Amino acid sequence: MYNHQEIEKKWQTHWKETSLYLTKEGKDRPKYYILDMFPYPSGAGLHVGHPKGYIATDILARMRNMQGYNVLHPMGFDAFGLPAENYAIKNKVNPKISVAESVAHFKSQLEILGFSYDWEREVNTTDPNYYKWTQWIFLKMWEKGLAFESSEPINWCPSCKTGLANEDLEDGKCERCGSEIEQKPMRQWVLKITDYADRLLNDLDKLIDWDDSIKEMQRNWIGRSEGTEAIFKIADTNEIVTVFTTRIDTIFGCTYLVVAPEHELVLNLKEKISNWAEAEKYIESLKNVPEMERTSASKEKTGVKLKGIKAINPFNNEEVEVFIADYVLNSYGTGAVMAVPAHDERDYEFAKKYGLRIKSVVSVDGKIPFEGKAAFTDDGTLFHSEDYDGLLSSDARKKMIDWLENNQLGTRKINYRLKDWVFSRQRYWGEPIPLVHCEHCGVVAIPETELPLKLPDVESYEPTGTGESPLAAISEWVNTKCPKCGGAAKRETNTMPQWAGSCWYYLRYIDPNNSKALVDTEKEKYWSPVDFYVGGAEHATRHLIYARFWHKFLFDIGVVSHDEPFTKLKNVGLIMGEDGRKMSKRWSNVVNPDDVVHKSGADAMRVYEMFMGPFEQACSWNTNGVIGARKFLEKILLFAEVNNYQANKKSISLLNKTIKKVTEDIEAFRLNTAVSAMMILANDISEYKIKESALPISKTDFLKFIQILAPFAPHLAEEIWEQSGNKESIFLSSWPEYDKALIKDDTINLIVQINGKLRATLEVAADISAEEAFALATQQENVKKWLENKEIVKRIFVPGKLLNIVIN
RNA sequence: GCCGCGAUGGCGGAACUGGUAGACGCGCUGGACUUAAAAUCCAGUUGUAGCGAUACAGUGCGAGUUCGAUUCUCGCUCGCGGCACCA
Repeated sequence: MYNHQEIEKKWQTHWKETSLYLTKEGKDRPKYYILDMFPYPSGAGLHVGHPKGYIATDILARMRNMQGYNVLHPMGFDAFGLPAENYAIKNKVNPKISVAESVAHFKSQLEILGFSYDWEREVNTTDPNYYKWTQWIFLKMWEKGLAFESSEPINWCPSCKTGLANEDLEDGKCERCGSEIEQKPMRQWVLKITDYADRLLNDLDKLIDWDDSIKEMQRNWIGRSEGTEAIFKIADTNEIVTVFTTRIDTIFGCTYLVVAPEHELVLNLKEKISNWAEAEKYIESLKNVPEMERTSASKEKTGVKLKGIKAINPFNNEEVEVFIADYVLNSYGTGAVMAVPAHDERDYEFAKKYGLRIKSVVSVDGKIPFEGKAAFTDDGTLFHSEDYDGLLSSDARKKMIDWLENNQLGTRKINYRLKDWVFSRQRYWGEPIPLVHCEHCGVVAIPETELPLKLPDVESYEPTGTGESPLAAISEWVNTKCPKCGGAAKRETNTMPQWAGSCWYYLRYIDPNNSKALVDTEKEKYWSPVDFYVGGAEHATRHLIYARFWHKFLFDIGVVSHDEPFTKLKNVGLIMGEDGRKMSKRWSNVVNPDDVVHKSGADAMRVYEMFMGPFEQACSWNTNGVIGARKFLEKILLFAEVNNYQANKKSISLLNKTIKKVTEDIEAFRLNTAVSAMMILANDISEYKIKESALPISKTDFLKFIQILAPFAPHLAEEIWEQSGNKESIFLSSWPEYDKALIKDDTINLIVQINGKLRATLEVAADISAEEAFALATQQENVKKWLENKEIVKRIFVPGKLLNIVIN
């Protein structure tokens, strides 16, 4: 009988004792770096969805190993950040302790699933020896001017009591706790990711082995927009205002200007604005409106005319009115737009509401679509545009930009939706930012030799909510000496966000104990880049953008040898609850892998999770499905007890086809069809076994089957391998090759169609000719019947496949 | 609104570069074994008609291309995901 508990325990112990999974670095083998997104250990532990990706990568890693690669397949823990810290606060334990417990729990859960990780390379982002280098990278960025202090208003979560980056929001709410986000001006550290926007976008084209969905999400997130900046003078002043537009061709239709209420121009013109009181009141009223609400497209636009202010259109010198309005954002483009109500929906809506002039300048076939009803926003032919009349929009744009540039009144401009990365958190549980503030020298870096700057122990690690991190309360830590002048200085008390540590962890696995450099150059050159990276889609616009950004920076300063970190990327689809909803305590539909492993075994769970459906697709858990996988394994174990072999050609052929298919499917991550192919083979063997009490393939061939099963069900395969007299682990054996001669069929089922409808199938020699096939087919009763009194118009013969007879 | 992805039995899903639709698994029905149940094994399982051979219909809907369409083209519907007053 299949005693999975005994078998799995036996082999897990054995593998550990023999250090089977230590990374090999033999010179004669090619390398393959296969990586999972490491988890942040929460107190709740794993549910069955988490290991899905790990199982798949484990299968690929095991096959690559058997194929003779040096495989790097590590695992670690991303333990800084809000999830760990909030859990610690809630349960009133020091995060240091709770994180250690969570890590141990996660590890034990992973261990019983039989993964082939090299645990000697384990990485933990909260280890000072690790975050030393996270801090080092930050200092390098600071040196290059990519990290800077800013006091712009940022997203503030009132519940987590910290500032957040744009990437940390979901529908305008805190991604961690769901609280409504406020805008709060505060001093913070920001990383200039926008400097890399164009490279982050353009290089996506190089990543041909990434899922398109992820690339698309990143493109949307970066949000490139090509347009023009044009300068409007403010009449009777020395002020100018620059607007950004993608439709410079419509500038003759500009009937007013809108600037964001926070725009500096507004304060500069304060004296000239005759209704300043009204404007000021409006600006004040917007301050209390959350960003989310203010930028909601469904909300009616509001605004106030700046009386006494006129802007001059650079093309026709026409004077137009200037508004402040909530629908223009100070943080995008120039914070000012030229309003063309005839050709922009937002401007149209605003103009209608406030009774402003609407002037059309683009037509199609001499007509203005939707005139008087809506804005016409497509390209067309220009009119009422002086020298540009009759030009197509696209041509007009080119000519107008040329004119602006020649007259120094504007320029071509690309804007990105991506914002700089707000990099500081007012929380305890993160990497300290290794800078000090000196009264004389300003901001000064801690010397490299003093890294890591360790996170001090603290009595109260709860967030203060004052805009200061809990670190600010430890005066003996805060008060220090300036490394430059030796005078009194204060340490930076903000910490890094949770995404910092995961930006470069894949490099640490390559060289996990290096204390002299981030990574050894030779080792980096050997293992980089990551060949295959697997994780959840929720990281598309967070971790995966940040890591690409840091990697490109490390490339620029010569630390790494490639400008992209991950060659191939696949998304793992979620496993939903049995009820079709997302697994959550709230719905009490969470399935614990420990229970499944205990009841049916790790191997059955591994096989089932791969079999459920396409890897990238979300899928509902089905308890009976695990039982199906288990039955398949039981069947195979029964084969191992048979000592009688009567090799037959059909089964040998099927075995070879299965080896081919499983190999190719693992490579392409079609793991569901790989399992199904093995089930088909097992069914074939089983049928024969029941009839003849023998296996239809030789013992050697049967063991080949066990070898291709091994990555999926490592414990059972290892057990059968040993029982068959092998002394060395199955994972030290070579991956079986299929025999090309044996997968060719002598006979085929020829499909006979009449007018494309199936009328007969004939078992014939695979190399049958068109003539022979036709002769044979027309002898069939069911074919004759259909051909009676009909004229044959055409015969279509696909060798080895089908014959289609076309009749009238 | 824009962009991307998807829709196949009772369910999860399979189908190579256009060539037998429904592999494999779950479930269900009937049978064997059993005092009985569970487990196991055998047979069946897209729908309609027929004892049957077989025929017709059938891959979200409507057209089209083709000897032949789940697959390609055009137009929709619905679902999922991303972005969104981004000028």
